[in-house]
Amino acid sequence: MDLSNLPGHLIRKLHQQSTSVFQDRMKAGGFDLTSVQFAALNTLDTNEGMDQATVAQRIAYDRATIGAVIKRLEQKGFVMRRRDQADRRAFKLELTEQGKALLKQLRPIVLSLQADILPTLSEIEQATLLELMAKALKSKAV
Amino acid sequence: MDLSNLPGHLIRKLHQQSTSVFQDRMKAGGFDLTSVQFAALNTLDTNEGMDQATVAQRIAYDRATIGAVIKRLEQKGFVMRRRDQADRRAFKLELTEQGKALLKQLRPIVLSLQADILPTLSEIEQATLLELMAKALKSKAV
DNA sequence: CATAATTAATATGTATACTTACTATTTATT
DNA sequence: AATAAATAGTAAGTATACATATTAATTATG
Repeated sequence: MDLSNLPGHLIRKLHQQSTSVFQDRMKAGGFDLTSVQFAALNTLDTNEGMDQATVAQRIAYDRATIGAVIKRLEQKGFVMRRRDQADRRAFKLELTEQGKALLKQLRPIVLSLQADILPTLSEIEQATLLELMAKALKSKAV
Repeated sequence: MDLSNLPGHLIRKLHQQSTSVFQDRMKAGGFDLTSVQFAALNTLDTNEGMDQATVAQRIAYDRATIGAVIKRLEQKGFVMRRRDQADRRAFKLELTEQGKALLKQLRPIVLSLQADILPTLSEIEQATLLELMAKALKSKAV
């Protein structure tokens, strides 16, 4: 049984290629940030005061993972956590000035590296792939 | 900046969906095995006496990760490790009878769950997606 | 043949990724 | 208002996933 042509295997390898390109480009730019950390930062930028659970839901992760990610972003000085006075279970998250400045630098890099994730595909092929992936992610009708 | 339509994000979510389907199906069948563990087992079945580094290379993982995976498969009683007498740094890996029996049970399940990874795509769309993913994985020409 | 370079596996450390359980708090229900 | 249900975050545990370094053994090279 050859797994190499099955969806599961191809998807995993593509994911591997994707994160590898991301890490390489970050490193090349002198930044030390994972794709998850970037996604969290980016979500917070347009949504000041969002809590961790909402960030997790927005970028499709579980609460525990995002809790750890936010913790590291706080340690790096990119995010601030304040207890929500209206709901004292939650934190209101904010980017620090440093976090905002970082994001401004990262965005063009992240946009430009997307093409390198699929370097062997033509523009049309890339568009088709993205379209099919988006469709594949839609939940199956009951 | 909306990440949700970028390749990196779509690929990650698809990977998430893929592993989730795999885990659900395994659990439903009463099995306790990850997709990585299955991939390792499957590689060993057709290649008795392979060593860890070769398994890692075949399924595109690093040696450290596969070392841990094999260790767990050994603890579960599915794999045996024997020192290679010709190269005493390496282990020769073999499936146990239990491992072979397990694989025989798992294969039809793994084959059938592949379709559920992409449930909203037509046959043609699935084929196109697989083709494009395979092409995207080919290394870029220098 | 001695030494350098390479290689298999492990060790260590970091970062996801998810499950289950727990605490604290809030909201819904009686 | 008392209680039940739900929710935010953390803790603990398991399993990838990979980089770097180390050890032991093998192969290549001068």
